[in-house]
Amino acid sequence: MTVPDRRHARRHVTGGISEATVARLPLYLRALQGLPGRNLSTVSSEALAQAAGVNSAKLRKDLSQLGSYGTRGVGYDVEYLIFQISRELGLSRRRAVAIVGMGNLGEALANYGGFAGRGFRVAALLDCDPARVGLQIAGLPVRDVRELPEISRAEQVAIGVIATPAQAAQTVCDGLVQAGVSSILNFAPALLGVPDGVDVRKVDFSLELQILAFHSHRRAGVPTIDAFRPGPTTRAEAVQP
Amino acid sequence: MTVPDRRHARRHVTGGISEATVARLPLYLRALQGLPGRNLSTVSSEALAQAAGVNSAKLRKDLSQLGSYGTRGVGYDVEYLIFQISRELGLSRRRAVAIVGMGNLGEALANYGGFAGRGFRVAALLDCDPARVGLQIAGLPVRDVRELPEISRAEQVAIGVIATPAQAAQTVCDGLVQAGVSSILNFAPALLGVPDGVDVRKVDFSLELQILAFHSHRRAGVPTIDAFRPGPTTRAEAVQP
DNA sequence: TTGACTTTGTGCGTTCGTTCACAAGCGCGT
DNA sequence: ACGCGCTTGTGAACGAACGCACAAAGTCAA
Repeated sequence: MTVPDRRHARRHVTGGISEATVARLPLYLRALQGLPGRNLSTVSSEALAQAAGVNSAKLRKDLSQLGSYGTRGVGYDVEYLIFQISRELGLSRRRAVAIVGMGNLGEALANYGGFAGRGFRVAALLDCDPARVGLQIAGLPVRDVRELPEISRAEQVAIGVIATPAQAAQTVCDGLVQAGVSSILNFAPALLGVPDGVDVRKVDFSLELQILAFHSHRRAGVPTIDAFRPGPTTRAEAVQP
Repeated sequence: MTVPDRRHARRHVTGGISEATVARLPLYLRALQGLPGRNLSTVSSEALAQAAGVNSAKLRKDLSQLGSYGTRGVGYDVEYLIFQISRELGLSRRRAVAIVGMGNLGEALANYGGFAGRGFRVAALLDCDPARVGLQIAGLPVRDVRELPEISRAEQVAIGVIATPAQAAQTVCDGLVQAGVSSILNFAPALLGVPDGVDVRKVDFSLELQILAFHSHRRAGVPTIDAFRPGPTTRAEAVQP
């Protein structure tokens, strides 16, 4: 029998706000900030929903989980709603991000301008390769990953980004957790095991590509070829859990 | 009233396989390929589920949607299962990928080795900036985005990757669709409108970071400050949809 | 051949999320 | 002051997805 998945037990409802809603709040925030008529002070749920690409009833239900911040007959006050969502997401305080793994991806992330504008600050770049340690990337020095504990303490690192190859991911993850980081964004194609209280989110390009491939394949028509079937197998050679 | 979201109407069930299942198949595939004892020929659902980080009943249900490829009392033949999942995902044929936008991210994606190993081939790199057009990145020349139609036809581009700034995303997307690309992976923080039959998936770092920030914020304790509330607003100044 | 053991495939109850539809509430014009 | 029109907030119905638990089906040993 399977042990209940403790790692995701927290994920369903967090502080009265459902996880599905939390995942959409940043979307609404972005839609609000990019609203065409920013000189206008209110938006209807309908207009905002369209800008965010969701159903308006869903939007209203999501926002109602934060409180009654709308006015019937008028809509939502744009500035106030931005403030409330930002507050709910904890974006009022700027969070320090450490990026581990300075390969192509790590470098791109370090240079990516989107962090600063959205409540995050790239505080440290780390790598284990001596050839890369000491380089300057995006105005920051690349430091040895073994310095993580000190850096984490000094910079108050809140979020760790793993941009290493898959083999190194778990080790780096353990190091981050050890250093007190409890939010991890994982770009490596690996399953991370973490203790309770640590939050991991995964971003995986090739996974998304494969899902796209499936749909593309389906649209093109399924060949439904059925090649070989394996012969009988003894139980002895099976993989043990 | 909201128009039903046509763009995602197809997303629930595709060819008898639920979308949730499709999203996990690449995960299983990766778990199978990275299985510790690859010399052994079969896995139990329990062992594979653990390797993929999911419930074993869910795994079995997912696999049963592809057909009865397991043997009771023994498990699943590893090679055969890899073959079947790959076939279902349409990975038997290698798909050409075009990357548009050769900034930091586009360059990182071009250099990323994960594509080749997983059934994808980076066929073309595109940009609209004359300063970048002509450069060699990852052994490929950067070409002008206006050449997209010819390139798409010549290389049989199946998947377009958008790695441009948000403002350019919709234009690039339209160009891709125009050129016959019907699978798009969007890295830009923008909502893309596409006609029916075109599949868009989104990858968004800062969105994930903000979700992490929420949980981190929640763990730290919610301040629950309530600052200003907006004064009454006339209806005339509201944003029109 | 039989019986014990293992593992798949799935029926079923539950939980979660989405959408519809409408009552309640608010501003505006008269 | 009052009714009209607009928009929010939510009750309720529906549908999807998850996970348990178990029967069906296979292996292995004797």
